[in-house]
Amino acid sequence: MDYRTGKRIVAETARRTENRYGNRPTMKDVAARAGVGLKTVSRVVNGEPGVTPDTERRVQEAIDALGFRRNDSARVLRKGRTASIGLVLEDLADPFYGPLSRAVEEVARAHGALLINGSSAEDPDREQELVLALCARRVDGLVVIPAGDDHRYLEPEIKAGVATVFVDRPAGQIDADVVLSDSFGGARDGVAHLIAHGHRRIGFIGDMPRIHTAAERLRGYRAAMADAGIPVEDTWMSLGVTDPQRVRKAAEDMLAGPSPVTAIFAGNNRVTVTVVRVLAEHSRSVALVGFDDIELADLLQPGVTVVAQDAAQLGRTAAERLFRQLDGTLVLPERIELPTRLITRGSGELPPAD
Amino acid sequence: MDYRTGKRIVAETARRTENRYGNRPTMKDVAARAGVGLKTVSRVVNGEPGVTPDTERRVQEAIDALGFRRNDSARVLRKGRTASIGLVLEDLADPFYGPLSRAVEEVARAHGALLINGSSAEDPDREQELVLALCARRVDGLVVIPAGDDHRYLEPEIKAGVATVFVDRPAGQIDADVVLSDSFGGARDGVAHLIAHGHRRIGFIGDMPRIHTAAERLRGYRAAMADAGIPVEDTWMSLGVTDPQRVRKAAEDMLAGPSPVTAIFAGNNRVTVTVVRVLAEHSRSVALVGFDDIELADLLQPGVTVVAQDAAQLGRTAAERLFRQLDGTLVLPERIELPTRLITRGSGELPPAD
DNA sequence: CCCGCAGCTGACAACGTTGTCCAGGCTCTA
DNA sequence: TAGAGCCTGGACAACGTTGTCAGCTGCGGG
Repeated sequence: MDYRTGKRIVAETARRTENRYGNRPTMKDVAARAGVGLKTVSRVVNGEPGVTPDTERRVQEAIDALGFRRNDSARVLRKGRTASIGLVLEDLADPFYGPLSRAVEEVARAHGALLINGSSAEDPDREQELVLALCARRVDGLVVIPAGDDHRYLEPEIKAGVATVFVDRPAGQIDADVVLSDSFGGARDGVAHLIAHGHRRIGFIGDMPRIHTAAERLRGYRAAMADAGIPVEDTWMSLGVTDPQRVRKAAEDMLAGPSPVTAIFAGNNRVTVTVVRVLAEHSRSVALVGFDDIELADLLQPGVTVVAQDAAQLGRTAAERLFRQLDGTLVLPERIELPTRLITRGSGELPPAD
Repeated sequence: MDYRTGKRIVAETARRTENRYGNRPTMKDVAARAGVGLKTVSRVVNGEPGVTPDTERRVQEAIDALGFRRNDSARVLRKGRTASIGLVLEDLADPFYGPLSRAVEEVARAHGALLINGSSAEDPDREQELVLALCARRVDGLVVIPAGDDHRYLEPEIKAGVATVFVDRPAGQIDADVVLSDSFGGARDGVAHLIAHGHRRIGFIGDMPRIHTAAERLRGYRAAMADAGIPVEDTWMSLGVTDPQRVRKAAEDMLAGPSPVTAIFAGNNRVTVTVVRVLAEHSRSVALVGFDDIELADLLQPGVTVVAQDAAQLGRTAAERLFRQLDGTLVLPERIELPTRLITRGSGELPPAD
């Protein structure tokens, strides 16, 4: 069975149809074996009161003998809540999302919920497909790191009671809870830091501006430059490049042109890593500040100065808000912005080498 | 509702009981609105044949108007398969597991299944709790990175038809599919590499030997030393330390004693990172080979030589085996061992500095 | 003109669980 | 000892969906 089409997958049909759940025992089976009623088994399984120790023992023996395990699918159907939440992010393999995901999981666990997650791979259609699949599973809530910029498709779901919190980027076209890092302020401070160290020709390499964080960081870059009265040249900016090869090319171009940059601001962790590589091969010393912290940044020569955001805190905050929505403690959607932190390690403090 | 106790969480009861699923429309509602039978709606929703275009249009309109979305919980109950698989690992935030998890997800997606995951935090009880919760949800299959060493609790589940594959470490006490990296061979080669570069006093820092990979790597270390006819001194080995502070202490002790080591073999990515930090502060040059690749290892001075394992490949292999179990293509449990790869970058080629 | 057939459609049971409600037996008190 | 009240246990419906099957319509052919 495919969660998208609803069609069965051919190969599995043959083996499985005659063997539903591998013929798992049900409460009925347990009841028959223990010689009690169905509901009595239910009571024992759920630790409800009103069962004599003797009866309970008989039921428990039957449960153990048959290897019975309650079917939570049926339970969910009956009770209405699934005790699970969905997390849709861009890519679990990205070191930024690991801690975020784990933080969400911990909060979910504290509330007795399981976590279902999916990677959108930065594809809006895939995001929607995943989100709707999770809604069809009737997750109690959703934590979404948006790939797309139009989330009206979620309106009926939210209206129907699916708690929803967006993280890292705001929702598009709908009013919903959102937890962000202060990308604008962080980038502005990072670039201002470079300016304070004497740089005027500063390059910016970031992701596609349709991604909110990328746009905000670009805005921060422009704001810092404007504040310092430095006109920005087009050749200093590279937008929408994200794969290593193109980042490399972009960086090399900035360092080569007629007015080469003396410093680079890297818009996210992946860009930073590639730029570090390029600079390591470069003869002239070039300053660097990156958005997002990266592991081992302190051990490089020079250490990499970064604008750090706390991924775990983002996840934790979002998940806590989600459960407060579910509690009914929360009513109005809100936008929460977490501060970033500039960590100086050397690369951002290099003077311009003209 | 708590997936462990089955008890409702008090705070949510009040708000939710009168508002099941937020009163989502059901097929019955759609049928009423479209003026057709229940089953006809089901047919339209599932794209089954035998519906006039006109009827289909009416139903579709009703669906859109009501914002209906099929309840997959009910569907699952009826059909028997959930189109979801569970992944239990140690810690999603660990950079080793991100790519692994993502790889499992991609394979699941290709088979139309969703991924539910949980972190055991290296706690056997928590692993069992998670696994059984997933079984109660009737996941079709499980990919487990074991924390415990006794998995007999899974026997009834496997017998009942839950496909199961263990990754990174073998299952305990039961016969099941397992996909591993060649920890023994990798560690032996890594240590032999150090020996080949003239080292004789080589330290080993690894995790608790009750963790299979840690034990295997230790065995590899001992084998390489034995092959070279080098007797190992107890002070050269540090087992069961994993938090940075204690790794630091262990490394410093090895470098300080009466017969200080001239090289260190680090048993996993986290140990490697800490050892790199210690060595960076150390006056004498000390060689290092680490198990697991780490990002930016090539940019450090010197680059860090590692025994790399392919986390994504581990996940992919395991997931593919899982679905082959589900297809019925697979019958007998097997143990698959993936090779490791020595990547020389400098730190492992340093000569001994006595 | 009637029969058969095909194509649509819907009534109904079933999936495994939980909530409601009632029956029967027990204890305790007046 | 009768009546009230409590404790235990079970019958039954319901959750929302899908599979089965039977009924209905309209059409073509005998």
